[in-house]
Amino acid sequence: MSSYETSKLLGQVLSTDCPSREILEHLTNKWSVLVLRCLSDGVHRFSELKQRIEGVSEKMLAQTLKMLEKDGFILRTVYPVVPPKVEYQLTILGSQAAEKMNYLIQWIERSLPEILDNKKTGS
Amino acid sequence: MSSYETSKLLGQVLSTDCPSREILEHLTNKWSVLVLRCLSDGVHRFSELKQRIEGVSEKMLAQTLKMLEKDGFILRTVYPVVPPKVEYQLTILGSQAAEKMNYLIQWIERSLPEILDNKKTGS
DNA sequence: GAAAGTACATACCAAAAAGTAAGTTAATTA
DNA sequence: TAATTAACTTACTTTTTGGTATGTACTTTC
Repeated sequence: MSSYETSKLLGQVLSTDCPSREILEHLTNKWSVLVLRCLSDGVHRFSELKQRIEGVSEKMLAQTLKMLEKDGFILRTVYPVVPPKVEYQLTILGSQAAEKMNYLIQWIERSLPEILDNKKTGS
Repeated sequence: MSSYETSKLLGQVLSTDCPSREILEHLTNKWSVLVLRCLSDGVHRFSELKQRIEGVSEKMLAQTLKMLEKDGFILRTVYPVVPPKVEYQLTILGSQAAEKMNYLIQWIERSLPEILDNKKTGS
């Protein structure tokens, strides 16, 4: 409480004990970012996500999806068929978060040439 | 090249070999996010950053700053005094990136009550 | 001449993350 | 009846990350 008073402009993510920091970490997680990006396009099955997100392992994908579902950013729909069919989509909160992340991603993709130009060469 | 053709709308971050993915990872890195957030307020010294970013170790802070400097997002200014004085600030590119990240952070902070409400209880 | 102050670098070790490969389930199909 | 398929799960190993603690540099202050 007192730390918030002295640095209101800084927000709460800078404090370890604020839950917003954990949420931020979950959303900016390496694979979460790409899952959110992918699901911005609409509903996807597990295997589709695995295909589209190059380099992700089944283990990591399952783990990431489970985390995002727990956080309420993803909705998981299981169809009682064999072989199994499971669909993933963003919740309202999830699409709001994904929207913000996509601003960053789009900026990176558009600015990539300039970014690479300004990068220092590793000597 | 061919993979871009079939999924232009998805952008390039989903492909492992596109440099945008590495940039994205650097920017969404746990400590990078908080450093960018902090430097959005203006110029800061190493010790100030360490203080404001709760929980960061000197090692991690130095490492993160070095990476962001290499990427061209941060400008490092050394003053030839004793004891040493070093100032960090965002470059143009850095402040553009930070701006996007701040959209996400602000959304999280504002939506936190709703987010926590929608979180599933760990059983 | 010893201590303090700042911004690191470095080395060592513990912990966490992530990759790989194999196993599971259950109905449908060959 | 054996194979196939999708969505995982699990066990095991390797890699990466991160913490701690100490070292360094060089002036000014005590």
